[in-house]
Amino acid sequence: MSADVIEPEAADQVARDSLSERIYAQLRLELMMGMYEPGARLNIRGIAATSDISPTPVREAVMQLVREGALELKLGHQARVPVLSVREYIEIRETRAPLERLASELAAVHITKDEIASLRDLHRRFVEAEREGRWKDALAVNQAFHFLIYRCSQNATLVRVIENLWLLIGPFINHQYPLVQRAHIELHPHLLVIDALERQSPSEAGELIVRDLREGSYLILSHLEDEKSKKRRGRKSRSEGAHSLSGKSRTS
Amino acid sequence: MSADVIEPEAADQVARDSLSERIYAQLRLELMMGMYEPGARLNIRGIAATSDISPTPVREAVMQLVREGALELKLGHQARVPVLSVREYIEIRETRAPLERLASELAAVHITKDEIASLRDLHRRFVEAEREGRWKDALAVNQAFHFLIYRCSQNATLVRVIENLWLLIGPFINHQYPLVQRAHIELHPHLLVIDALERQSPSEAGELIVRDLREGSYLILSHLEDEKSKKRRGRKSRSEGAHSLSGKSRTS
DNA sequence: ATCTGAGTTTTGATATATCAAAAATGTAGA
DNA sequence: TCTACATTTTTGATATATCAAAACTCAGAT
Repeated sequence: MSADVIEPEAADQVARDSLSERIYAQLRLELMMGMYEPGARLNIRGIAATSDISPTPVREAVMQLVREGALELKLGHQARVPVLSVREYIEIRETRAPLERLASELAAVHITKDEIASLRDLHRRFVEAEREGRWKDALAVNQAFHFLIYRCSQNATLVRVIENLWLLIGPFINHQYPLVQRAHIELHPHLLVIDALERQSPSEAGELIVRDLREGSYLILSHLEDEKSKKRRGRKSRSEGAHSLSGKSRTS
Repeated sequence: MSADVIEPEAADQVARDSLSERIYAQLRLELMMGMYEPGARLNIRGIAATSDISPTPVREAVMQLVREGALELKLGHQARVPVLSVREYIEIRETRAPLERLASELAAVHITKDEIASLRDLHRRFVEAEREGRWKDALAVNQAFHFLIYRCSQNATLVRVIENLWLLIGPFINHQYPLVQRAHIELHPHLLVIDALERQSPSEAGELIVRDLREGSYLILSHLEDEKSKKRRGRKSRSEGAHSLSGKSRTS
């Protein structure tokens, strides 16, 4: 993982130094980064043990993620990463769309030269990562690209809401993305967005960002269709995957 | 409180019968209904005692609300109802706007005759409650009116996101609303919205709902301005208000 | 080989205990 | 009377204990 990518601010508001906050932030990041596959189950005691803390704050963090929809409770008990249906994925995308549009419109008004430069840099790194097949990095940098635009909107509520929607599709996207066949376009939607932002054209920026959203979505969905028909023939493995926490425990 | 108003579904996903869930739902409802004033502080042990349970699930519920922004932590500790600044209020409104628009557009496509009838009924009750000065009821029924439209969008994610934004302004609105001077309009925006929905005209419905949102917002904000200038003269009481939980404990 | 169910283990939910930080209180001095 | 500081009390954060529900195991039946 070579990215010094901008961190999602997201985890705000809550006591900065509490254990539950730490675990929450950690889990959130891991979900966004695709360290848990859809369907993966989370074990409160297990995470607590890995992090050398008691189950109480872990449970608190997990239940916050459940509340946000980033996790779900199987039979009202064990938490697991949701397996999004196509319908749910589209619902989230359609909810995101007008928010993305608004964010870009506002960003077009407030964005600075430095931020434009950052966007160009992030996009360059995105293309590079994708070309070299570093999918995780590509996704992370792509996320950083979009999150920077959100922040330029200077509407904290808007940023929060959109970031929470990203969280919902994080595991799903990370799971699908490496498999998607990308037509290597010469004129990437991102570049058009950056230009519109630079021209401070809200309507264009908004329109283009929505187009980017939909295009990415189509790639995912069409691939999903392929896979479904493949499965119709010989059904084989179930997507499971237990995944313990990343090994950065032994805190003390 | 005479309302048999539709309950916000919101509190989904989480274990239906857990204590923390119950407390969460209760607090959420109380916040929406204006039972806590902006600035009010929540005492975890106090709520636990009132509800005859231990502090653990209460803390969990409270921290979930903090995570959602419905509460905030004072100095990284005690939870309290946020006192929204005008800026924050507008941020939330502007984030809601495109979501409300989308919800109404989708509702215009999916809405049934029965739902139209329910909307008319809710609006009738809204006007009635307002005419009679039952502010809390008016707000509750107004909320039910809007929430029904959201549900007609048939996009669960969208419903959740908008309802969460309502939660953020709940205490603020309930605090301000009774004080606002309403010009009793003959042709209420709601009626225009209902007509547009009935004609299944997405663009009109979307436009009109946003207009309703903004009009309501202007009333609040202009009143806030008045109050501010009033305070500039003689500053007197601080908005505080401790408010214990509603007395429906003694569960067992 | 697969299914079923009793018994065991694991796990989540809640209560309680403990500790440190914050708030409240009270007292002495200005 | 008001302020500053020390003491007491309250409160939140976390760990631990406990219990019931769920998951798992494995022998026995089909």
